Amino acid sequence: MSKLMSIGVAARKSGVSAKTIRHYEQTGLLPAPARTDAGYRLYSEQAVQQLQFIRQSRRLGFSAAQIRELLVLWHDEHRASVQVKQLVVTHIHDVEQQITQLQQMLIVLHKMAQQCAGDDSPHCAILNQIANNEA
Amino acid sequence: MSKLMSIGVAARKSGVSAKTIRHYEQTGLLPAPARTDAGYRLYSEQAVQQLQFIRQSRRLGFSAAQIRELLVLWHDEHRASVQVKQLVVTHIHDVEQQITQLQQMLIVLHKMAQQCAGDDSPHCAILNQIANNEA
DNA sequence: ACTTGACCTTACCCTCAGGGTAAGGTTTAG
DNA sequence: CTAAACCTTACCCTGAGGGTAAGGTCAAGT
Repeated sequence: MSKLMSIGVAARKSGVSAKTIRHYEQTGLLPAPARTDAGYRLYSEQAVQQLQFIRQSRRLGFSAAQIRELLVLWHDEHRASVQVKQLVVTHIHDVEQQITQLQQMLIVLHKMAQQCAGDDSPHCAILNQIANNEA
Repeated sequence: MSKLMSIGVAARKSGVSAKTIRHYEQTGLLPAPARTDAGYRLYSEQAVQQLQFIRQSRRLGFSAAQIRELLVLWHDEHRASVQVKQLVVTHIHDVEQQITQLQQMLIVLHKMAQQCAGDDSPHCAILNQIANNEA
């Protein structure tokens, strides 16, 4: 006796916009739901939970491809938790690399800002350093 | 007597791919160059320097829109260095925020990974936490 | 003179994770 | 009966380019 709901209600319950729900359906993150005679999508509570799962995964920075893998494992009774963990560890590594890159940018940006007077004179150490490819 | 060069040579000298040079021309980061009778683009040394400027700016994480502003200031004899510095300071702030977001992701990801046995059992703390929207 | 290979041109579609809008059908409340 | 709120598909947009196709040009070697 699962209650079915329209895409708008599923959107409110899951925190995922209706537009994005349709997008997930098209890209295979969410199975195509039942429809009313008029063609309206009808979602189950289960579908809403999957949407919440996807949303939380997105918040954690997983890509759609990674989420597809996570969903397969989530639905697989015979998964090994090491498979899940490996996915997460890989993602952690990716995020750490992104952070490192941004931090390296920051170092240079801070140095440049420090050397710029920041007054109304046209002389600017920042522009000179960018132009001369320094740092 | 400025020597002019083809897009391939300009690409090698600037470190920016020919494809990307054309893209920069289309999006207004680089002025349209002279052409040979056959329609081949001809770049000056100055254009190569502007490409290097753009490349270095991209490395520092500036967006195309920000680079457009930097280029205007670079070419403006009457700029005030505070204008440049303000751009950089704003960008520094953006990058710091990105780092903070990634670090917050990392905290959760590390916690989750820690609580997952990572063996061949199907029980997985990671999947449970994502599904229950914890953290 | 001819051919081969390297180079150049424009034009089109692809990425990623959706957002915006249009044009039109459905349903519910007054 | 109508107006609001909801739903549908289809199309274009984002940023910063990459990939590929189909075709024109140029220089070197034969």
